Amino acid sequence: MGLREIKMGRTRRQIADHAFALFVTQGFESTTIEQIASAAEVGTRTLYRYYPTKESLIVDFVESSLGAAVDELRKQPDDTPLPQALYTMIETVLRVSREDTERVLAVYRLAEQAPSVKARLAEQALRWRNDVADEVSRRTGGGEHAGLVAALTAASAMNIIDITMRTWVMSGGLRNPDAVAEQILRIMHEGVPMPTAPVLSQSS
Amino acid sequence: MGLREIKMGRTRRQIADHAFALFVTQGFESTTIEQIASAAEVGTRTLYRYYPTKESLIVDFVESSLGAAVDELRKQPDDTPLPQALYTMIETVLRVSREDTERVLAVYRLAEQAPSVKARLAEQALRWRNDVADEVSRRTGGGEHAGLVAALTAASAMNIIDITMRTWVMSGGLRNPDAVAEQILRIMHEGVPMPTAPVLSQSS
DNA sequence: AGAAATTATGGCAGTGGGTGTCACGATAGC
DNA sequence: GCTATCGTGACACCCACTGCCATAATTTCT
Repeated sequence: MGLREIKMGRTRRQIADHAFALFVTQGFESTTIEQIASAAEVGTRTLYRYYPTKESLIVDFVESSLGAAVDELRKQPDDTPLPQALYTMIETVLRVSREDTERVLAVYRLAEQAPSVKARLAEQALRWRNDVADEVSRRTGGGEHAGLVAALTAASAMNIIDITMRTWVMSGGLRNPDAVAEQILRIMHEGVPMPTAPVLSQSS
Repeated sequence: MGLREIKMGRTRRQIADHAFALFVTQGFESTTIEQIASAAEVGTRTLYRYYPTKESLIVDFVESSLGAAVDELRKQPDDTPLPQALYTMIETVLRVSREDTERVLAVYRLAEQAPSVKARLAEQALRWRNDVADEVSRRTGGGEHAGLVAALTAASAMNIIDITMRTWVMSGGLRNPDAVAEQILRIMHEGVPMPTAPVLSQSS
């Protein structure tokens, strides 16, 4: 199609790649935007047009590669049982992590050394959770307390992903993420200790 | 009980109060550190010694007032049933919100208009969740997959708090947080749709 | 109580992330 | 090819944040 789009796409990837390389070798905070810009052979002003903040150089990668998981959820036929649809989403995340191990691990390591990155990633996770909640809500329709149920369901799914990834990353990418996720599912189905209100423990 | 400590405490509160007032009236991003400093009658350099980042002016408030909830959890006798101990923690959060409604609502509103604040708050929530997981782990001791169970338990508790607060805030502080929390607990105990691996649905 | 050691303060200069503006040059549409 | 459009990058600028240092307040020691 447009030559313009192609070039812009190239530039965008150039910037992200050089940024990642510099971040990994020098650390996030001690790498300046100017360094990245000159490494990618663009002006700093141009760089900011592609990535509005320094953190977005990292966060956007997660956004694009893991955001695909939500799309996957949305793409499931409406009559797919919710649990299965959610599991498909989880599988998508795990697949991406398997295919792009280096980067995913790098992201976690960078987050560990740069508070602002960690913060942005955390916020992104919340946004993502809300998207999932909306989709769950759309699928289940509006029953009583539909909003709360959807929110809880989405939160559970996100917990699985989050804990799986964390466990996987802490093992340095050695443990099999699928096995971890399955383990977690098993635990959840067996029942996890949950907070109980005194008033509830009586009535039930 | 040095005079020094007293004065510093006063200064600290002065700064936070003026910062909050300015944030609420002018918005977070359009309020400069200099404005806050001169309003609190301190040098900007001094302000930075009390609050290392602009966001911390807000986040520290949440940290101190809601961090008390984790302390509350830690303070529970070791033989307290875990679900009950966790519920006590939740109650503490709700109590603080009830006592300091204005500020809590202001924090949420500020987070809505300032991405960096939202991000820092999200990260803080994650740190907090890890603290809870550690405490849960300490209480339950190390069984099989103890880490995963603790992580899931802590995450569940955090979900309850998070969703309760969100629902409460979205109602403008009108709905009774305790009632919301109870509703959520009821839903959780009745069972929430959870992701299921195909392999699991067969074996169990 | 007074001198000496300690420590909070705030000013100044400087780094770096991020934005508005604008002239230039490349692409797209005719 | 000619013109409208749009990406580019340079410049000036704002502001969050830091290192450094002289000063002033507090604490401690005698």
